Amino acid sequence: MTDFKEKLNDQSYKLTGQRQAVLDILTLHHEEHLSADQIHKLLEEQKGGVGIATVYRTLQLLEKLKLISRIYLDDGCTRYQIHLETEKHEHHHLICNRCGHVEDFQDDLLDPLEQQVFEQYGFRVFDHRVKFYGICRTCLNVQVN
Amino acid sequence: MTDFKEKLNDQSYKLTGQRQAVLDILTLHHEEHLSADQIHKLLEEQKGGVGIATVYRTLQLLEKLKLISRIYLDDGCTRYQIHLETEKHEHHHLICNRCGHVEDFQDDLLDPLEQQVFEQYGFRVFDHRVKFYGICRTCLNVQVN
DNA sequence: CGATCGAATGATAACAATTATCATTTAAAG
DNA sequence: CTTTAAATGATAATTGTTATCATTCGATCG
Ligand SMILES: [Mn+2]
Ligand SMILES: [Mn+2]
Ligand SMILES: [Zn+2]
Ligand SMILES: [Zn+2]
Repeated sequence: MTDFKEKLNDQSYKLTGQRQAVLDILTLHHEEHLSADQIHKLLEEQKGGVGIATVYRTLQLLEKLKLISRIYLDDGCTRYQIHLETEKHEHHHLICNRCGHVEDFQDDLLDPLEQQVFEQYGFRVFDHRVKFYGICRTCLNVQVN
Repeated sequence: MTDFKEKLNDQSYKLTGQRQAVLDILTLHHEEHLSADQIHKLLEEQKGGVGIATVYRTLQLLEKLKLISRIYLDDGCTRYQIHLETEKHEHHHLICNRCGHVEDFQDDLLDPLEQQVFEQYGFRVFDHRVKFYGICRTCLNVQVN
């Protein structure tokens, strides 16, 4: 029994072809940050496809199961990303203002700050989200040439 | 001549009552993070009010002038905040998962990290946005009692 | 001042993203 | 297999935002 099916069973959700298909697409394209519409279009290329309402419903479910999370990259649309098995914590993003490329960023860098926030603000931090804006490695190299 | 009028003049925008009213509301409510709709409703209580289209247009303009910025607090709606004169840099947010309260957070804490990101990822950081999730001081005290 | 003129506004239509509805289909359990 | 509640898909409804366009208004200049 697959890991996904187990997680669904735990909460008495059913494993459907559509749910698996959405998860598969997100896994396959884990480097991109797909919007609901992009996911829907990618699924249409497969046999049958999945209704747009089901895409949205499945994304809500996957988010509730903490298998994915949504991110806002300031381009005005909601995007989704899968949580890979390999990452212990939520990852963050390096956003290039030149080419628009978004690179994932495994942190742990901020963990020491959480203590500092507690001391300074009395706020107990459990989680954080960071976006860094700047110029990516590729664009920096182009500038040099 | 007001500071706002100057900034508008610089780019040959006109100072209108509506633009001033939107800016005033954002200044008055600078601790909250108002949505376009909330701003519109607050303005309706004043004489005349401001059309919703103008509210959106003004928010776009104020953002372009870097007098405000939009934030996403994961409640599915776009919110706006004014940049106070007193803050040198963009501020960040402490979001309480218990009571939903959002506290502003003046950082500089992350500045040392930007160098580290460059060394580790070759990405030159110019700006960053952080959200810390956790339990606020008030909710922590309640828990203790 | 008052005339002039392009910019700004408001009402509302259009659009895009998301959610709700409901008849039909299907996964899972017995 | 049957049964049954859950899930799906087509599509209507809703919501947030932008576009359109006739009307109004702020700033400039005599
Ligand atoms: Mn990512
Ligand atoms: Mn703020
Ligand atoms: Zn780049
Ligand atoms: Zn709280």
